[in-house]
Amino acid sequence: MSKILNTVTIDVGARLRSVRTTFGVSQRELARRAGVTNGLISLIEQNRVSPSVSSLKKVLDGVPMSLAEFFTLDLSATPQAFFGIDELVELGNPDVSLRLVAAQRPSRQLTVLHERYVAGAATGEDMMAHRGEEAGVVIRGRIEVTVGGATRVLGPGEAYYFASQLPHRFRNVGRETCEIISACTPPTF
Amino acid sequence: MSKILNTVTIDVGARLRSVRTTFGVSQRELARRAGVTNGLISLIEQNRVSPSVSSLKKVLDGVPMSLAEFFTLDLSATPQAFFGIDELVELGNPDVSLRLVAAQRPSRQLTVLHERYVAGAATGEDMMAHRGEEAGVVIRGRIEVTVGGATRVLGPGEAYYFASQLPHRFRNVGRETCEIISACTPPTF
DNA sequence: TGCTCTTGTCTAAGATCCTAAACACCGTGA
DNA sequence: TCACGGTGTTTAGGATCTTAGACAAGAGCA
Repeated sequence: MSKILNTVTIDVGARLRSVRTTFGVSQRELARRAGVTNGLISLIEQNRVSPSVSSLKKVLDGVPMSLAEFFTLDLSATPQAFFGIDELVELGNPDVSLRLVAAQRPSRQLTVLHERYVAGAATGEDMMAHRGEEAGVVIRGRIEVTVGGATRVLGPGEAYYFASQLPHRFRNVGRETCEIISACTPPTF
Repeated sequence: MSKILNTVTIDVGARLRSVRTTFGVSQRELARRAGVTNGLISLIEQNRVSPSVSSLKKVLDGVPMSLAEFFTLDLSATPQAFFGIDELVELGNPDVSLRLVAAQRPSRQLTVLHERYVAGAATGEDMMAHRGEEAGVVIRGRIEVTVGGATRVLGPGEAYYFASQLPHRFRNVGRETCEIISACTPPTF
């Protein structure tokens, strides 16, 4: 009776094999460093077992690589690297323009936006809250940023950084259009 | 004979409990969504077992959250959110200024920099290559960007996005200072 | 050819994970 | 007071992971 492979679309085996060969070590050498057996590494790489987190941690310690890095790996080839102004994808509205870098890219780890708020514009009545972290630098104009109860007006060259779980809101309280370059991870768009 | 807990400094249990309570679901509800038993979730949260990757994946699918996000979680409280111009930490040199947002933050997921290249400045003779992804938007001046063999000159409003493993290099080929807001993950500073 | 060293794979047996079911606790309401 | 529905915990046993060791295939060398 043949086993049903537990591939679960993560393919731990392929990732591990990729990492191991990239670092140029054999199954036995990695096993020795990690304090496990070479057979286990063979089975993991074939997806014949789904290793426990503690085993996988031990194995990766031998490389070394963190679990976070391991699961964040992108196994695909690399696509378009440069983007002209009209290749940024517009996601916002006339008042709040959000122009996304590398929107076409399949599995981004990073969202970088060129944001423009016309005078008086804001990110809506409700506070936003989602996973991840975000940061940005004001390059023109002035904007009021509210994060988890705290509010501050930021001008050109000033910056913010916060965990996105905190409720947050942006509002252009100046007279001119405000521009921000922002980044967040993991990508929300 | 009492068991030795396999904590391995990751504390999967605390992470899972934190995630579950943040999303406001009970062990039984999460178990139902994930297709596992509530007992397993209890055992994992107490670090009485080190779950297999496939089990942990199933559990996180019920939240939902990816394994990469899970292992990248920061369990600490949230610190300073706003940064004045002189609170950005200078990391570069007179020719290439790199001003880092939230440098003080212990475990950032994101590096955001305000970069300034004086006319003729570049990021050194050798190409750089490290893990992760990086992206940026030019806000003033013109810069020549080389990524894995390809070269392009970018001006204000134009952008780049690439995997950091690719050898890359920046060079200001214009006459005025060039400014860029850039982001990369995982953080390299 | 024959020996040696390396590689990755396979297979019992032991260790650990995971399930099913029961348990104890707490708050609510009849 | 008792039942009820909710919470998280515990435990025996079946399922799966992990080990120890054997196996086969390839490369280098005498």
